[in-house]
Amino acid sequence: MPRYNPSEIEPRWQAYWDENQTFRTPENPGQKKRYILDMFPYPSGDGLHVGHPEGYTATDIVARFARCQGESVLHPMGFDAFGLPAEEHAIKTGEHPRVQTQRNIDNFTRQLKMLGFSYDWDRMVATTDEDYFRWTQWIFLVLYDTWFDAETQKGRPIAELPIPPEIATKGESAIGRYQDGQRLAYQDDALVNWCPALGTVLANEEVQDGKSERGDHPVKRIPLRQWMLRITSYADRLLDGLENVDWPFGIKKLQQDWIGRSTGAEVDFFVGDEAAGAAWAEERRSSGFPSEQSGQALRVYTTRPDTLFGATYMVVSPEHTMLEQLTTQTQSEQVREYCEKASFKSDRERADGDRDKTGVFTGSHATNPVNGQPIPIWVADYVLAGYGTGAIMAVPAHDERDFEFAKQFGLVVIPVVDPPADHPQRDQIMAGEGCFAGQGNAINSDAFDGQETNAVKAAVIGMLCEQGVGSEAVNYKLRDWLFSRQRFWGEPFPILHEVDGDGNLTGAKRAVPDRDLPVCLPELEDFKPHGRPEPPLAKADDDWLYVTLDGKRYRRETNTMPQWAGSCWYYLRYIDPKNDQALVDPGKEQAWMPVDLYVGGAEHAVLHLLYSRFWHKVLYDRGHVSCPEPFGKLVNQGMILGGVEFSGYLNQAGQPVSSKQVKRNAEGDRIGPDGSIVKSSTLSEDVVEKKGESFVLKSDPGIRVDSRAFKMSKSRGNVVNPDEVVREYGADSLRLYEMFMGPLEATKPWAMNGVGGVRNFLDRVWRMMVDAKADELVLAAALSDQACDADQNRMLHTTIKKVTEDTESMSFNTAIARMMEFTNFFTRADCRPKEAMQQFLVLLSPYAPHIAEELWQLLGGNESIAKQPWPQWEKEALVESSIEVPVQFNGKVKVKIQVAPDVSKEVLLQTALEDPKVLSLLEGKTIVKQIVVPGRLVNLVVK
RNA sequence: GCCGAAGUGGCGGAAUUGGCAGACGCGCCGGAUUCAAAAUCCGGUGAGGGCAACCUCAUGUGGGUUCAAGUCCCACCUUCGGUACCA
Repeated sequence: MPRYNPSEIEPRWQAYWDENQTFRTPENPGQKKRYILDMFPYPSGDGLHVGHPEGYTATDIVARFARCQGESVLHPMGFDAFGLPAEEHAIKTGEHPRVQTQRNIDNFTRQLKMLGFSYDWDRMVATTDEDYFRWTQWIFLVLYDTWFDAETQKGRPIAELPIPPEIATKGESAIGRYQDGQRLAYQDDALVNWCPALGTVLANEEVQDGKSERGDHPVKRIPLRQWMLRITSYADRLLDGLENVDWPFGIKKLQQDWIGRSTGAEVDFFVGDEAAGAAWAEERRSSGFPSEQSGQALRVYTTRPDTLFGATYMVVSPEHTMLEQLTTQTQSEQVREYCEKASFKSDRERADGDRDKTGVFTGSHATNPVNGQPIPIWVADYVLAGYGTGAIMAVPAHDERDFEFAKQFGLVVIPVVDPPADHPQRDQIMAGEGCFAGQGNAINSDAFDGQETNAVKAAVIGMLCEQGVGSEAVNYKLRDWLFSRQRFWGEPFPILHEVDGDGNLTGAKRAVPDRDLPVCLPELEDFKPHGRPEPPLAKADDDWLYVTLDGKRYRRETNTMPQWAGSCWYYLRYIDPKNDQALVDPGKEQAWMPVDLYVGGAEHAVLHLLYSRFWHKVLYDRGHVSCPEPFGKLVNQGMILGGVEFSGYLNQAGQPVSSKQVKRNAEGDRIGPDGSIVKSSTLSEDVVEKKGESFVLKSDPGIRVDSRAFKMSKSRGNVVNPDEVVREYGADSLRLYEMFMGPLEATKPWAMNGVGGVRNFLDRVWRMMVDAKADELVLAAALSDQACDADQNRMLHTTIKKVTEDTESMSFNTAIARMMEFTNFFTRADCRPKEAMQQFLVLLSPYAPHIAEELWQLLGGNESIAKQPWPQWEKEALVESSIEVPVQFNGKVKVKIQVAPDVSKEVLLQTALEDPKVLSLLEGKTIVKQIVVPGRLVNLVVK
């Protein structure tokens, strides 16, 4: 029986494409190029998730569409294969991570090929390949060799870094240290999660509530020498670059907020002896504002210098370097205790929790530079060490956090900004009993009284500058990127640390020479932790660990790079994946970059996309790439949720409780109206019905039930496996369904019925061309060599137009709807011109490539349909002989009239007014106004 | 709290510059075919009213602009996603 059988057709065409290298990328693009990129997956042991093919199908459609239009297409795929799970697996089983990774890559490759994606598999890369990470290491060395010239806002070779004379005179090693302090890749002490019980350093994701996720052991935060990347230098460049890319507004906003640029002022508050205050101020007036803060002053950053008159106290973070100096004897015990408690809290704990503010008085005071008032200095963990100067001036009247803190500890509140007259809490605020963070006119601010916020800001900064106690300043939320991990399964750093005769580190470093790249991972006996707070690579044999170069002995860096490293630049390697002389050939890079379309999940909105933009800009500054931004157009696919679930609630007695009455108590448990905890239970679709706004039990309409789709997860058991969908419906159906579900960007629930629906469509397409009743595979009798009649021609050409436009704009769901209409129309026709069928198959081929190839061949095509030119629509064919135009009375449609499509305004109105129905409706009424939109409608306003 | 996205039939979703709300699909109902079923084909399907032609009401809620609002403006509600003391 010649029925549509995807399980037979699909593997056959996949093999054909493989053998014929149908989707091989031209080495250099022709007239028009399109680089279409997917975010490559982490090859997890679970295999492909239905979320993967969503974005992959979208890009595949665009790629196949562009090829048919004669463009040169680069559409590659690879694997982001370093990562924690493979290492966990290795620790447990002793199997090398490489083995498991390879197995997973093979499985992913099989699944991706099963879906018929038109990737150029010859260009596949995996970040774990030695000839890939050789270049990851090479780029790291570019970062290591670069400093950021703030003046030109450009990264430059470290050799070009001007050395200040006072450093130059101190000799080689001083110069080396100075350079190290300026490199984009540098070392610093940072806190890591050390778990003594497990004997290993943990990633942040592996720590929950201060305990290890595995085994629930306590985790301590200890400082360790770490590699950092100076991404903050590029903050302005990363911000400005966003203006020139075609990205969703939301993602740009997210990146902007992440970078978090703010402008304000740095201000020094005198903290020395009262007696020395006048001399200090005098000295500052002549010397000006120093770039580094000195011991006699506490420096703060503020975005509201205009509120300086309202600064009634100061706060330093528990980690502030001046804290000890500021703490008086009587307070020292309290302060010490407070800081110790704070140090046990993780970043997350400090942020979460009840948010009740805590803090301790240091015992000392500072002098407010604008009015000479002494104000107390506190220490509190609501001030972060890593932002600004790690200290603030507190203006409780105009900052929510300061206000809360002041209330709690009974500190003075002085309003210095008068809110707008219509502000509901103006009286409270003016009385110092409320907080107002907006703008207004200054009060209680001496000479500045009455001036508007922005004017006061500028004036105060001017005054501070003059006195040498303040200066304009810019700050960013963005922090430097902590780039090292204490892990085995990552790229080793190509860095050598010099050791002296006794085997101790001298502090000097050097890059591994280019010719010695890649630095491969050492062979280890096993992957178990060695029990020291050091990376696992420290377990390696001395053969690997120690290197002699130019007569000096070195120890290798034992940290590895984070998973982000490999994904920062993979889009460049696809362009020239086998090049062993350079990461990419400059000519090819120039020809293919930038990426024209980049599709992936929104979870990478900040980190991955920011990191790779940063690397790209460094490579750009150093002349290794030709464009300033890597990704021209970005699209975020929406999440695919599991099927809709209905859930009802049962009380202790097993009685159903309406979801309307279910609330959450303080512990987060669901409770019924009587306050007792209720249990949620999943209901099948046929015991519920819609009533009004919500769903209720059929058996008891008084009981409301919740209906919702959830994120797919193993624990919920709602994960859909692509292998099963392909087995049951075929890859073309899966592709088509994922595109038909709704707009690509939307979050959508899965419904297996819907897959059946698109499969039904493909069955109809099959029967439109194949005789389903014959024993052999023969064309349907209705197929004919005749030309289309006018109606058929119009159907064909409107379909070509719609599918072309919708595919270009990535409105895949409506393109598919139109192809369904085409199929419904021609299935009904007794005569189906082959010409129309062939053109239709080309339209269908990007969406459902296997069935399109099969039917194309059956209709006599002898080359892959992927090589066919995209059909063109003819304007003349779209024209209809007559159209229906509604005639409205007072905006409501009452009558419909038939007119020629190109009818003029006058004729349209006249036709409408002559229509017998219109005439009868007009009886006894007068037309007040008439609106005529040619080809659209007639609206008569009558009385 | 803040930021972002979104609320349209039983469900997923369509709807050019404001111009016939509900394309297409699922589900459901009816019919044809069949000994019967599956499959297929044809028709119907927002709600309420009427024998009917038709009428009334409908795009989260309440206002507004307009000849005309799902679409524009104002206020609010709900859901989802992100984020969290950044001075």
